[in-house]
Amino acid sequence: MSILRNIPSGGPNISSVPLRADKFGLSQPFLSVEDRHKLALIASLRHFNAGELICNEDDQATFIFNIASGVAKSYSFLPEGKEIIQGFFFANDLLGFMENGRYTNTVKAITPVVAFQFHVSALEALLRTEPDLQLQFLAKTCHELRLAQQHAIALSQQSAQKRLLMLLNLVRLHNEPQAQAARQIHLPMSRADIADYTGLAVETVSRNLHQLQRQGVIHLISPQCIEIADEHIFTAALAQES
Amino acid sequence: MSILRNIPSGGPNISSVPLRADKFGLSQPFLSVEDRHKLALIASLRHFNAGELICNEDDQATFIFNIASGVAKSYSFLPEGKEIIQGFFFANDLLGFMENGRYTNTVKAITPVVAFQFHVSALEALLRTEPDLQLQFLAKTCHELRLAQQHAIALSQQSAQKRLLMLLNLVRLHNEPQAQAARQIHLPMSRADIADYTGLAVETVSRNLHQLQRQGVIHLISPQCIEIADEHIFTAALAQES
DNA sequence: CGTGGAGTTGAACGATGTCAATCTTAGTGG
DNA sequence: CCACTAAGATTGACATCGTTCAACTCCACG
Repeated sequence: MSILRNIPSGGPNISSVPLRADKFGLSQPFLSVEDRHKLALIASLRHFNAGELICNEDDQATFIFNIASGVAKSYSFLPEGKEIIQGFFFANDLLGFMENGRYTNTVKAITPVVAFQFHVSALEALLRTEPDLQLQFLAKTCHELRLAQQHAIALSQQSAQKRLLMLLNLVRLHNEPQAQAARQIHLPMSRADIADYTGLAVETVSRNLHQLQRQGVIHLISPQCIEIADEHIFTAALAQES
Repeated sequence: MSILRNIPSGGPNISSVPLRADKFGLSQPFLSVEDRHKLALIASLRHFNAGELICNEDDQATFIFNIASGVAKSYSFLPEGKEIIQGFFFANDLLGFMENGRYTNTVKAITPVVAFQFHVSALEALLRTEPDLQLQFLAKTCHELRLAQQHAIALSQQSAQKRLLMLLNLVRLHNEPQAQAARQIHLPMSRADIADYTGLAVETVSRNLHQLQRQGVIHLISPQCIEIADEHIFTAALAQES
Protein backbone atom coordinates (compact mmCIF):
# COMPACT_ATOMS: atom_id res chain seq x y z
CA MET A 1 0.00 0.00 0.00
CA SER A 2 1.54 3.23 -1.10
CA ILE A 3 -0.51 5.09 1.45
CA LEU A 4 0.76 3.03 4.31
CA ARG A 5 4.33 3.63 3.26
CA ASN A 6 3.96 7.38 3.07
CA ILE A 7 2.61 8.07 6.53
CA PRO A 8 4.04 7.39 9.93
CA SER A 9 0.74 6.63 11.67
CA GLY A 10 0.25 3.26 10.03
CA GLY A 11 -3.03 3.95 8.26
CA PRO A 12 -6.59 4.82 9.20
CA ASN A 13 -7.61 4.30 12.79
CA ILE A 14 -10.64 4.91 14.96
CA SER A 15 -10.55 5.62 18.67
CA SER A 16 -13.66 4.46 20.42
CA VAL A 17 -15.16 2.80 23.45
CA PRO A 18 -16.45 -0.76 23.01
CA LEU A 19 -20.20 -1.20 23.33
CA ARG A 20 -19.90 -4.32 25.38
CA ALA A 21 -17.63 -4.93 28.30
CA ASP A 22 -14.78 -7.07 27.14
CA LYS A 23 -13.65 -9.87 29.36
CA PHE A 24 -10.26 -8.19 29.14
CA GLY A 25 -11.67 -4.92 30.39
CA LEU A 26 -11.30 -1.81 28.25
CA SER A 27 -9.49 -3.58 25.44
CA GLN A 28 -9.94 -3.02 21.71
CA PRO A 29 -10.50 0.70 21.77
CA PHE A 30 -8.72 0.83 18.40
CA LEU A 31 -9.01 -1.08 15.16
CA SER A 32 -7.10 -4.27 14.55
CA VAL A 33 -4.19 -4.30 12.14
CA GLU A 34 -6.33 -6.23 9.65
CA ASP A 35 -9.18 -3.73 9.76
CA ARG A 36 -6.81 -0.82 9.35
CA HIS A 37 -5.29 -2.57 6.38
CA LYS A 38 -8.69 -3.07 4.73
CA LEU A 39 -9.55 0.59 5.26
CA ALA A 40 -6.21 1.68 3.86
CA LEU A 41 -7.04 -0.09 0.62
CA ILE A 42 -9.92 2.31 -0.06
CA ALA A 43 -8.39 5.42 1.53
CA SER A 44 -6.53 8.37 0.14
CA LEU A 45 -4.68 11.02 2.07
CA ARG A 46 -5.72 14.66 2.31
CA HIS A 47 -4.10 17.75 3.80
CA PHE A 48 -6.07 20.75 5.02
CA ASN A 49 -4.68 24.11 6.07
CA ALA A 50 -5.85 25.77 9.27
CA GLY A 51 -9.19 27.42 8.57
CA GLU A 52 -9.87 25.30 5.50
CA LEU A 53 -13.30 23.77 4.99
CA ILE A 54 -13.39 19.97 5.13
CA CYS A 55 -17.08 19.45 4.43
CA ASN A 56 -20.08 21.69 4.15
CA GLU A 57 -23.56 21.21 5.63
CA ASP A 58 -26.25 20.20 3.09
CA ASP A 59 -23.67 19.48 0.41
CA GLN A 60 -23.74 16.16 -1.37
CA ALA A 61 -21.70 13.81 0.81
CA THR A 62 -19.14 11.93 -1.25
CA PHE A 63 -16.41 11.38 1.34
CA ILE A 64 -16.05 10.34 4.93
CA PHE A 65 -12.90 11.42 6.73
CA ASN A 66 -10.72 9.94 9.42
CA ILE A 67 -8.36 12.39 11.06
CA ALA A 68 -4.73 11.28 11.32
CA SER A 69 -3.52 14.48 12.97
CA GLY A 70 -4.77 17.98 13.75
CA VAL A 71 -7.99 19.42 15.14
CA ALA A 72 -11.24 20.38 13.39
CA LYS A 73 -14.50 21.94 14.53
CA SER A 74 -18.02 20.93 13.57
CA TYR A 75 -20.59 23.67 13.54
CA SER A 76 -24.03 24.75 12.40
CA PHE A 77 -25.63 28.12 11.87
CA LEU A 78 -28.32 29.45 14.16
CA PRO A 79 -31.28 31.41 12.82
CA GLU A 80 -29.80 34.64 14.22
CA GLY A 81 -26.72 34.28 12.07
CA LYS A 82 -24.56 33.17 14.96
CA GLU A 83 -22.95 29.78 14.83
CA ILE A 84 -22.85 26.97 17.32
CA ILE A 85 -19.94 24.58 17.53
CA GLN A 86 -21.26 21.05 17.88
CA GLY A 87 -17.95 19.49 18.75
CA PHE A 88 -14.26 19.17 18.04
CA PHE A 89 -12.59 16.37 16.10
CA PHE A 90 -9.17 15.07 17.02
CA ALA A 91 -6.84 12.33 15.76
CA ASN A 92 -8.58 8.97 15.15
CA ASP A 93 -12.00 10.62 14.95
CA LEU A 94 -14.50 10.09 12.15
CA LEU A 95 -16.23 12.99 10.44
CA GLY A 96 -18.56 13.53 7.56
CA PHE A 97 -21.78 12.31 9.17
CA MET A 98 -24.67 12.42 6.75
CA GLU A 99 -28.40 11.99 6.29
CA ASN A 100 -30.06 11.49 2.93
CA GLY A 101 -26.66 11.66 1.33
CA ARG A 102 -25.94 15.16 2.60
CA TYR A 103 -23.58 16.31 5.32
CA THR A 104 -25.36 17.29 8.52
CA ASN A 105 -22.60 19.63 9.71
CA THR A 106 -19.99 21.98 8.41
CA VAL A 107 -16.49 20.98 9.46
CA LYS A 108 -13.49 23.29 9.32
CA ALA A 109 -9.86 22.64 10.21
CA ILE A 110 -8.66 24.61 13.23
CA THR A 111 -5.04 23.51 12.93
CA PRO A 112 -3.47 21.95 9.86
CA VAL A 113 -5.19 18.60 9.45
CA VAL A 114 -4.07 15.36 7.84
CA ALA A 115 -6.95 12.98 7.17
CA PHE A 116 -7.80 9.80 5.33
CA GLN A 117 -10.72 10.12 2.99
CA PHE A 118 -13.05 7.31 1.95
CA HIS A 119 -15.57 7.28 -0.85
CA VAL A 120 -18.94 6.76 0.77
CA SER A 121 -19.87 4.00 -1.67
CA ALA A 122 -16.55 2.21 -1.20
CA LEU A 123 -16.84 2.44 2.57
CA GLU A 124 -20.41 1.23 2.55
CA ALA A 125 -19.46 -1.72 0.39
CA LEU A 126 -16.62 -2.57 2.75
CA LEU A 127 -18.83 -2.34 5.82
CA ARG A 128 -21.37 -4.64 4.22
CA THR A 129 -18.75 -7.32 3.76
CA GLU A 130 -17.10 -6.74 7.14
CA PRO A 131 -19.75 -6.77 9.89
CA ASP A 132 -17.11 -6.73 12.61
CA LEU A 133 -15.57 -3.56 11.23
CA GLN A 134 -19.04 -2.08 10.87
CA LEU A 135 -19.61 -2.74 14.57
CA GLN A 136 -16.56 -0.57 15.26
CA PHE A 137 -18.18 2.22 13.28
CA LEU A 138 -21.39 1.70 15.23
CA ALA A 139 -19.46 1.92 18.50
CA LYS A 140 -17.75 5.09 17.30
CA THR A 141 -21.08 6.66 16.38
CA CYS A 142 -22.50 5.74 19.79
CA HIS A 143 -19.52 7.45 21.35
CA GLU A 144 -20.11 10.56 19.26
CA LEU A 145 -23.69 10.48 20.48
CA ARG A 146 -22.39 10.31 24.03
CA LEU A 147 -20.15 13.33 23.38
CA ALA A 148 -23.06 15.29 21.94
CA GLN A 149 -25.05 14.51 25.08
CA GLN A 150 -22.21 15.67 27.27
CA HIS A 151 -22.13 18.84 25.22
CA ALA A 152 -25.83 19.29 25.99
CA ILE A 153 -25.05 18.74 29.66
CA ALA A 154 -22.38 21.43 29.49
CA LEU A 155 -24.81 23.83 27.80
CA SER A 156 -27.48 23.23 30.40
CA GLN A 157 -25.17 24.36 33.18
CA GLN A 158 -26.30 27.70 34.55
CA SER A 159 -22.88 28.96 35.51
CA ALA A 160 -20.43 30.07 32.85
CA GLN A 161 -17.58 28.76 34.95
CA LYS A 162 -18.81 25.19 34.87
CA ARG A 163 -19.37 25.29 31.14
CA LEU A 164 -15.79 26.41 30.71
CA LEU A 165 -14.45 23.81 33.11
CA MET A 166 -16.22 21.08 31.16
CA LEU A 167 -14.68 22.32 27.92
CA LEU A 168 -11.23 22.48 29.48
CA ASN A 169 -11.64 18.94 30.75
CA LEU A 170 -12.74 17.77 27.30
CA VAL A 171 -9.78 19.34 25.52
CA ARG A 172 -7.43 18.09 28.18
CA LEU A 173 -8.21 14.45 27.38
CA HIS A 174 -6.93 14.99 23.85
CA ASN A 175 -3.67 16.69 24.79
CA GLU A 176 -0.30 15.04 24.55
CA PRO A 177 0.63 12.88 27.55
CA GLN A 178 3.57 15.12 28.46
CA ALA A 179 1.28 18.16 28.50
CA GLN A 180 -1.17 16.32 30.72
CA ALA A 181 1.64 15.38 33.05
CA ALA A 182 2.62 19.04 33.31
CA ARG A 183 -1.03 19.85 34.13
CA GLN A 184 -1.13 22.04 31.03
CA ILE A 185 -4.07 22.34 28.69
CA HIS A 186 -3.27 23.44 25.18
CA LEU A 187 -6.26 25.04 23.49
CA PRO A 188 -6.10 24.79 19.70
CA MET A 189 -9.22 26.93 19.32
CA SER A 190 -9.81 30.66 19.68
CA ARG A 191 -11.87 32.41 22.35
CA ALA A 192 -14.61 32.86 19.77
CA ASP A 193 -14.67 29.09 19.21
CA ILE A 194 -14.90 28.50 22.95
CA ALA A 195 -17.75 30.98 23.11
CA ASP A 196 -19.59 29.26 20.27
CA TYR A 197 -19.15 25.88 21.89
CA THR A 198 -20.23 26.95 25.36
CA GLY A 199 -23.04 29.20 24.15
CA LEU A 200 -21.52 32.21 25.90
CA ALA A 201 -20.35 35.61 24.72
CA VAL A 202 -16.64 36.02 24.07
CA GLU A 203 -16.46 38.56 26.87
CA THR A 204 -18.01 36.14 29.33
CA VAL A 205 -15.46 33.51 28.37
CA SER A 206 -12.59 35.87 28.98
CA ARG A 207 -14.00 37.20 32.24
CA ASN A 208 -14.68 33.80 33.74
CA LEU A 209 -11.35 32.33 32.75
CA HIS A 210 -9.68 35.18 34.59
CA GLN A 211 -12.03 34.70 37.51
CA LEU A 212 -11.04 31.02 37.66
CA GLN A 213 -7.46 32.21 37.78
CA ARG A 214 -8.19 34.58 40.68
CA GLN A 215 -9.87 31.68 42.47
CA GLY A 216 -6.73 29.62 42.13
CA VAL A 217 -8.23 26.95 39.90
CA ILE A 218 -6.19 27.59 36.76
CA HIS A 219 -3.29 29.70 35.61
CA LEU A 220 -3.45 31.53 32.27
CA ILE A 221 -0.01 31.10 30.79
CA SER A 222 -0.99 32.38 27.37
CA PRO A 223 -4.31 32.71 25.53
CA GLN A 224 -3.79 29.22 24.09
CA CYS A 225 -2.21 27.59 27.11
CA ILE A 226 -3.77 27.06 30.50
CA GLU A 227 -2.20 25.42 33.50
CA ILE A 228 -4.20 23.65 36.15
CA ALA A 229 -3.20 25.28 39.41
CA ASP A 230 -4.23 22.36 41.58
CA GLU A 231 -5.48 19.04 40.31
CA HIS A 232 -7.72 18.58 43.32
CA ILE A 233 -9.30 22.03 43.19
CA PHE A 234 -9.88 21.63 39.46
CA THR A 235 -11.80 18.37 39.73
CA ALA A 236 -13.66 19.66 42.78
CA ALA A 237 -14.80 22.71 40.81
CA LEU A 238 -16.05 20.42 38.04
CA ALA A 239 -18.27 18.46 40.42
CA GLN A 240 -19.25 21.32 42.67
CA GLU A 241 -22.70 21.62 44.19
CA SER A 242 -23.35 25.33 43.70
CA MET B 1 -43.96 -16.34 15.86
CA SER B 2 -46.15 -15.99 18.87
CA ILE B 3 -44.99 -12.44 19.37
CA LEU B 4 -46.07 -11.39 15.95
CA ARG B 5 -49.50 -12.84 16.47
CA ASN B 6 -50.06 -11.09 19.77
CA ILE B 7 -49.39 -7.53 18.73
CA PRO B 8 -51.07 -5.36 16.18
CA SER B 9 -47.99 -3.43 15.07
CA GLY B 10 -46.44 -6.34 13.21
CA GLY B 11 -43.23 -6.67 15.18
CA PRO B 12 -40.16 -4.56 15.93
CA ASN B 13 -39.57 -1.56 13.73
CA ILE B 14 -37.10 1.31 13.51
CA SER B 15 -37.88 4.74 12.15
CA SER B 16 -34.86 6.42 10.68
CA VAL B 17 -33.44 8.51 7.90
CA PRO B 18 -31.26 6.73 5.35
CA LEU B 19 -27.60 7.69 5.33
CA ARG B 20 -27.40 7.81 1.58
CA ALA B 21 -29.85 9.39 -0.78
CA ASP B 22 -31.88 6.66 -2.35
CA LYS B 23 -32.63 6.83 -6.01
CA PHE B 24 -36.23 6.62 -4.92
CA GLY B 25 -35.87 9.64 -2.68
CA LEU B 26 -36.67 9.27 1.00
CA SER B 27 -37.55 5.60 0.76
CA GLN B 28 -36.75 2.88 3.25
CA PRO B 29 -37.18 4.90 6.37
CA PHE B 30 -38.43 1.71 8.03
CA LEU B 31 -37.23 -1.84 8.16
CA SER B 32 -38.17 -4.38 5.54
CA VAL B 33 -40.60 -7.14 6.40
CA GLU B 34 -37.74 -9.63 6.40
CA ASP B 35 -35.63 -7.60 8.82
CA ARG B 36 -38.58 -7.13 11.16
CA HIS B 37 -39.18 -10.84 11.07
CA LYS B 38 -35.57 -11.61 11.97
CA LEU B 39 -35.74 -9.19 14.88
CA ALA B 40 -39.02 -10.65 16.07
CA LEU B 41 -37.32 -14.03 16.41
CA ILE B 42 -35.06 -12.72 19.17
CA ALA B 43 -37.52 -10.25 20.72
CA SER B 44 -39.85 -10.43 23.68
CA LEU B 45 -42.55 -7.97 24.60
CA ARG B 46 -42.49 -5.76 27.67
CA HIS B 47 -45.01 -3.40 29.24
CA PHE B 48 -44.04 -0.43 31.39
CA ASN B 49 -46.35 1.76 33.46
CA ALA B 50 -46.10 5.52 33.31
CA GLY B 51 -43.21 6.57 35.53
CA GLU B 52 -41.60 3.14 35.47
CA LEU B 53 -37.85 2.82 34.95
CA ILE B 54 -36.85 1.11 31.70
CA CYS B 55 -33.10 1.18 32.15
CA ASN B 56 -30.73 2.76 34.59
CA GLU B 57 -27.48 4.62 33.89
CA ASP B 58 -24.30 2.67 34.77
CA ASP B 59 -26.22 -0.56 35.23
CA GLN B 60 -25.09 -3.67 33.41
CA ALA B 61 -26.76 -3.48 30.00
CA THR B 62 -28.46 -6.76 29.15
CA PHE B 63 -31.28 -5.52 26.94
CA ILE B 64 -31.87 -3.11 24.11
CA PHE B 65 -35.41 -1.85 23.64
CA ASN B 66 -37.52 -0.85 20.67
CA ILE B 67 -40.61 1.14 21.52
CA ALA B 68 -43.85 -0.07 19.94
CA SER B 69 -46.05 2.56 21.57
CA GLY B 70 -45.81 5.23 24.27
CA VAL B 71 -43.28 7.89 25.18
CA ALA B 72 -40.17 7.70 27.37
CA LYS B 73 -37.57 10.20 28.53
CA SER B 74 -33.82 9.77 28.69
CA TYR B 75 -32.03 11.72 31.37
CA SER B 76 -28.83 12.12 33.35
CA PHE B 77 -28.06 13.72 36.67
CA LEU B 78 -26.15 16.95 36.94
CA PRO B 79 -23.57 17.51 39.70
CA GLU B 80 -25.99 19.88 41.49
CA GLY B 81 -28.55 17.13 41.88
CA LYS B 82 -30.76 18.50 39.13
CA GLU B 83 -31.45 16.34 36.14
CA ILE B 84 -31.19 17.04 32.45
CA ILE B 85 -33.42 15.34 29.92
CA GLN B 86 -31.32 14.24 26.95
CA GLY B 87 -34.25 13.40 24.75
CA PHE B 88 -37.59 11.75 24.32
CA PHE B 89 -38.23 8.34 22.77
CA PHE B 90 -41.34 7.63 20.73
CA ALA B 91 -42.71 4.67 18.77
CA ASN B 92 -40.12 2.93 16.55
CA ASP B 93 -37.22 4.41 18.50
CA LEU B 94 -34.31 2.44 19.89
CA LEU B 95 -33.14 2.85 23.45
CA GLY B 96 -30.63 1.29 25.76
CA PHE B 97 -27.45 2.82 24.34
CA MET B 98 -24.39 1.56 26.12
CA GLU B 99 -20.64 1.88 26.51
CA ASN B 100 -18.45 -0.76 28.08
CA GLY B 101 -21.53 -2.87 28.62
CA ARG B 102 -23.27 -0.26 30.77
CA TYR B 103 -26.20 2.00 29.97
CA THR B 104 -25.18 5.58 29.34
CA ASN B 105 -28.57 7.05 30.30
CA THR B 106 -31.47 6.45 32.58
CA VAL B 107 -34.74 5.98 30.69
CA LYS B 108 -38.16 6.26 32.27
CA ALA B 109 -41.60 5.80 30.76
CA ILE B 110 -43.67 9.00 30.63
CA THR B 111 -46.82 7.31 29.36
CA PRO B 112 -47.53 3.58 29.46
CA VAL B 113 -44.98 2.02 27.12
CA VAL B 114 -45.01 -1.18 25.10
CA ALA B 115 -41.58 -2.19 23.88
CA PHE B 116 -39.71 -5.07 22.30
CA GLN B 117 -36.68 -6.16 24.21
CA PHE B 118 -33.58 -7.81 22.74
CA HIS B 119 -30.79 -9.54 24.56
CA VAL B 120 -27.64 -7.63 23.73
CA SER B 121 -25.72 -10.77 22.85
CA ALA B 122 -28.52 -12.07 20.62
CA LEU B 123 -28.82 -8.73 18.87
CA GLU B 124 -25.09 -8.45 18.37
CA ALA B 125 -24.97 -11.95 16.90
CA LEU B 126 -27.81 -11.08 14.55
CA LEU B 127 -26.18 -7.84 13.44
CA ARG B 128 -22.94 -9.68 12.70
CA THR B 129 -24.73 -12.03 10.34
CA GLU B 130 -26.94 -9.31 8.79
CA PRO B 131 -24.76 -6.38 7.71
CA ASP B 132 -27.69 -4.73 5.93
CA LEU B 133 -29.76 -4.73 9.09
CA GLN B 134 -26.76 -3.44 10.99
CA LEU B 135 -26.58 -0.52 8.58
CA GLN B 136 -30.12 0.37 9.61
CA PHE B 137 -28.98 0.46 13.21
CA LEU B 138 -26.05 2.62 12.19
CA ALA B 139 -28.41 5.00 10.38
CA LYS B 140 -30.67 5.12 13.43
CA THR B 141 -27.72 5.93 15.69
CA CYS B 142 -26.61 8.68 13.32
CA HIS B 143 -30.11 10.11 13.50
CA GLU B 144 -30.03 10.01 17.31
CA LEU B 145 -26.74 11.88 17.09
CA ARG B 146 -28.43 14.46 14.91
CA LEU B 147 -31.25 14.82 17.45
CA ALA B 148 -28.74 15.29 20.26
CA GLN B 149 -27.07 18.03 18.23
CA GLN B 150 -30.38 19.75 17.65
CA HIS B 151 -30.96 19.55 21.38
CA ALA B 152 -27.63 21.31 21.86
CA ILE B 153 -28.75 23.93 19.36
CA ALA B 154 -31.95 24.45 21.34
CA LEU B 155 -29.97 24.79 24.57
CA SER B 156 -27.61 27.34 23.06
CA GLN B 157 -30.50 29.65 22.24
CA GLN B 158 -30.43 32.70 24.46
CA SER B 159 -34.15 33.26 24.54
CA ALA B 160 -36.40 30.97 26.52
CA GLN B 161 -39.11 31.41 23.90
CA LYS B 162 -37.03 29.90 21.12
CA ARG B 163 -36.02 26.95 23.24
CA LEU B 164 -39.67 26.26 23.91
CA LEU B 165 -40.64 26.68 20.29
CA MET B 166 -37.99 24.16 19.27
CA LEU B 167 -39.34 21.67 21.79
CA LEU B 168 -42.90 22.20 20.62
CA ASN B 169 -41.81 21.65 17.06
CA LEU B 170 -40.00 18.46 18.04
CA VAL B 171 -42.98 17.01 19.88
CA ARG B 172 -45.28 18.05 17.10
CA LEU B 173 -43.53 15.79 14.60
CA HIS B 174 -44.42 12.80 16.74
CA ASN B 175 -48.09 13.63 17.18
CA GLU B 176 -50.90 11.79 15.46
CA PRO B 177 -51.67 13.03 11.95
CA GLN B 178 -55.15 14.15 12.94
CA ALA B 179 -53.70 16.24 15.78
CA GLN B 180 -51.21 17.80 13.40
CA ALA B 181 -53.99 18.62 10.99
CA ALA B 182 -55.86 20.37 13.79
CA ARG B 183 -52.69 22.35 14.55
CA GLN B 184 -52.72 20.84 18.01
CA ILE B 185 -49.64 19.75 19.93
CA HIS B 186 -50.23 17.13 22.57
CA LEU B 187 -47.50 17.21 25.22
CA PRO B 188 -47.08 13.88 26.99
CA MET B 189 -44.54 15.36 29.43
CA SER B 190 -44.94 17.63 32.44
CA ARG B 191 -43.77 21.22 32.77
CA ALA B 192 -40.90 19.93 34.91
CA ASP B 193 -39.84 17.65 32.05
CA ILE B 194 -39.98 20.55 29.62
CA ALA B 195 -37.89 22.60 32.03
CA ASP B 196 -35.30 19.84 32.35
CA TYR B 197 -35.11 19.44 28.59
CA THR B 198 -34.79 23.13 27.81
CA GLY B 199 -32.50 23.91 30.74
CA LEU B 200 -34.97 26.47 32.11
CA ALA B 201 -36.78 26.85 35.42
CA VAL B 202 -40.35 25.57 35.56
CA GLU B 203 -41.55 29.10 36.19
CA THR B 204 -39.78 30.38 33.11
CA VAL B 205 -41.41 27.66 31.02
CA SER B 206 -44.84 28.64 32.27
CA ARG B 207 -44.26 32.37 31.88
CA ASN B 208 -42.96 32.14 28.34
CA LEU B 209 -45.66 29.77 27.16
CA HIS B 210 -48.21 32.31 28.33
CA GLN B 211 -46.24 35.09 26.73
CA LEU B 212 -46.30 33.19 23.44
CA GLN B 213 -50.04 32.99 23.88
CA ARG B 214 -50.32 36.74 24.44
CA GLN B 215 -48.22 37.25 21.32
CA GLY B 216 -50.69 35.20 19.34
CA VAL B 217 -48.30 32.40 18.47
CA ILE B 218 -49.99 29.58 20.37
CA HIS B 219 -53.12 28.93 22.35
CA LEU B 220 -52.97 27.05 25.65
CA ILE B 221 -55.99 24.78 25.60
CA SER B 222 -54.86 22.78 28.61
CA PRO B 223 -51.50 22.20 30.29
CA GLN B 224 -50.98 19.14 28.06
CA CYS B 225 -52.51 20.51 24.88
CA ILE B 226 -51.32 23.49 22.87
CA GLU B 227 -52.84 24.82 19.70
CA ILE B 228 -50.85 26.67 17.10
CA ALA B 229 -52.67 29.95 16.62
CA ASP B 230 -51.26 30.59 13.18
CA GLU B 231 -49.05 28.23 11.24
CA HIS B 232 -47.20 31.07 9.58
CA ILE B 233 -46.54 33.03 12.75
CA PHE B 234 -45.37 29.85 14.45
CA THR B 235 -42.75 28.97 11.86
CA ALA B 236 -41.72 32.61 11.62
CA ALA B 237 -41.12 32.71 15.37
CA LEU B 238 -38.95 29.60 15.08
CA ALA B 239 -36.66 31.17 12.51
CA GLN B 240 -36.76 34.70 13.86
CA GLU B 241 -33.74 36.97 13.82
CA SER B 242 -33.92 38.46 17.27
C1' DC C 1 6.26 51.97 12.66
C1' DG C 2 1.52 51.27 11.50
C1' DT C 3 -2.36 48.04 10.99
C1' DG C 4 -5.75 44.62 12.11
C1' DG C 5 -7.34 40.82 14.55
C1' DA C 6 -7.70 38.64 18.91
C1' DG C 7 -8.21 39.24 23.64
C1' DT C 8 -9.32 41.89 27.71
C1' DT C 9 -11.80 45.22 30.68
C1' DG C 10 -15.65 48.48 32.10
C1' DA C 11 -20.59 49.93 32.77
C1' DA C 12 -25.52 49.35 32.27
C1' DC C 13 -29.40 46.88 30.99
C1' DG C 14 -32.36 42.96 30.88
C1' DA C 15 -33.69 38.24 31.06
C1' DT C 16 -33.94 34.39 33.89
C1' DG C 17 -33.34 31.99 38.47
C1' DT C 18 -34.98 31.87 43.04
C1' DC C 19 -38.22 32.08 46.73
C1' DA C 20 -42.81 32.33 48.00
C1' DA C 21 -47.69 32.35 47.51
C1' DT C 22 -51.73 31.04 44.96
C1' DC C 23 -54.51 28.48 41.75
C1' DT C 24 -56.05 24.24 39.37
C1' DT C 25 -56.98 19.60 38.90
C1' DA C 26 -57.28 14.71 39.62
C1' DG C 27 -57.71 11.31 42.81
C1' DT C 28 -59.43 9.76 47.42
C1' DG C 29 -62.46 8.75 50.86
C1' DG C 30 -66.23 10.04 53.69
C1' DC D 1 -72.20 13.96 45.97
C1' DC D 2 -68.97 16.67 48.21
C1' DA D 3 -64.87 17.89 50.86
C1' DC D 4 -60.01 16.93 51.33
C1' DT D 5 -55.49 16.31 49.69
C1' DA D 6 -51.41 16.49 47.03
C1' DA D 7 -49.13 17.26 42.93
C1' DG D 8 -48.81 20.10 39.07
C1' DA D 9 -49.15 24.65 37.20
C1' DT D 10 -49.29 29.59 37.50
C1' DT D 11 -48.21 34.28 39.11
C1' DG D 12 -45.56 37.96 41.67
C1' DA D 13 -41.29 40.27 43.57
C1' DC D 14 -36.58 40.57 43.63
C1' DA D 15 -31.59 39.60 42.96
C1' DT D 16 -28.22 37.80 39.97
C1' DC D 17 -25.59 36.75 36.17
C1' DG D 18 -24.61 37.16 31.41
C1' DT D 19 -25.32 40.03 27.19
C1' DT D 20 -24.46 44.09 24.91
C1' DC D 21 -21.98 48.11 23.53
C1' DA D 22 -17.85 50.42 23.92
C1' DA D 23 -13.08 51.36 24.66
C1' DC D 24 -8.73 49.61 25.28
C1' DT D 25 -4.51 46.48 25.18
C1' DC D 26 -1.64 43.15 23.15
C1' DC D 27 0.74 40.96 19.59
C1' DA D 28 1.95 39.36 14.92
C1' DC D 29 2.59 40.90 10.51
C1' DG D 30 3.53 43.84 6.81
